[in-house]
Amino acid sequence: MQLFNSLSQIINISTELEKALTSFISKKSFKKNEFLLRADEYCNSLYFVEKGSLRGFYFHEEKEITNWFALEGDFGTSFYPFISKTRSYENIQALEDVEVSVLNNTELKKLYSDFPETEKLGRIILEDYYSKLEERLINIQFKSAKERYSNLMENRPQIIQRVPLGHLASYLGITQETLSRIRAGN
Amino acid sequence: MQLFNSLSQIINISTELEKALTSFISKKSFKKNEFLLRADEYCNSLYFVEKGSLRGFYFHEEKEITNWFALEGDFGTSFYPFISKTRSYENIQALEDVEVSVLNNTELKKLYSDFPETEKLGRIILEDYYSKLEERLINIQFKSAKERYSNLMENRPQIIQRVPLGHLASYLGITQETLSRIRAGN
DNA sequence: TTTATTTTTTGATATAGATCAAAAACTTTG
DNA sequence: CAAAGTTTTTGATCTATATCAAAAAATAAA
Repeated sequence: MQLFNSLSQIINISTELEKALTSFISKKSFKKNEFLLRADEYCNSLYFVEKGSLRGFYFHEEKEITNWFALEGDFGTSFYPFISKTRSYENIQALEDVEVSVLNNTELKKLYSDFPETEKLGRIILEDYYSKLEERLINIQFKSAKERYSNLMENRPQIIQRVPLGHLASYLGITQETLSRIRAGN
Repeated sequence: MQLFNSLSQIINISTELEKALTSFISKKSFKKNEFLLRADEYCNSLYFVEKGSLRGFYFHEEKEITNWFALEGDFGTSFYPFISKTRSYENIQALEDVEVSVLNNTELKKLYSDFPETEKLGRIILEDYYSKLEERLINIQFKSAKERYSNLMENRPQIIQRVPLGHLASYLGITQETLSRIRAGN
């Protein structure tokens, strides 16, 4: 379970904590294009991608807007609803056949209570998610479409290889036509 | 102290809690254009505006970008650094002569410990800040400059009356020239 | 393997906003 | 009150991206 490897880079995992994690965490599989979460449902789960890829997206004026991708080794959830316990505006969808480890927020709370060192996990997830949102805003506001694509090529090339270009374009905040032109070097 | 009025709409304030708050909270005044925080400092304080106005801003490629304004009754801080205890990239500046109530994060932690009901305060601040960041992203990405100005006119007209137009333009993500054209109806 | 559907690319055109410059209006300083 | 400095507005021009349409390429279904 790759999740343990990731966690042990964040916090020290005692034997007791490992037992608790093992009992709390479940494994789930989804087929390509299946939904893990649909908008308007409550988002109670934090997903860790063991294999495959996910995206979070919502509709804006009848267009699909992709907010995030998660590949192997990444956490994914509809973050704000997860924290605030409100209905999600986002959908979460498998882009490929996917295996995820799942932790729900009741169990996460219990982990925080029983193992205070796991609060660091929560804080790191919060900070990571928050800084990604800020980065997204900065990219949309200050970088050209071409720059955004170049940055993604440098930082997360696997996404470009594994994700349909329509989803990629919506994540970058541009149309498919514009993305094609950038890729063609025009 | 208007802060108590605001707080008592969020949580029930016991006598003990009121005493603790009174001893923790300090009052500060700043002159117009004075800085409450400069970039690269640690941001340990949560400000509540009793009178006047504040803005949070940072520099991007030698331009000032305003992130937020706070008027009477609003909280203001450089949020992410406040939570993550890292150096701030933002400055906080008084736009007018200002009086603020100040709570620092050590005291806030103590409040959370001694009065668990105050965790709700922290959660509400977090949610408020987060949803404002998402709203900002949505505005920048999907709304025209004119729509952004119109929304602000409807939702927070006092800002337009009290804030220099240069700061307003940078908050809206447009140039001063464009803001002038919108205001002129061209 | 062929046909149908979907995804991606290319062509042509329109536009919101940036940029640069200068003028006008307002505020600060002496 | 006048001069200097700053803020705001207006004019002219340019450009990145959207939009609409159609063609090409790739994938899915029969």
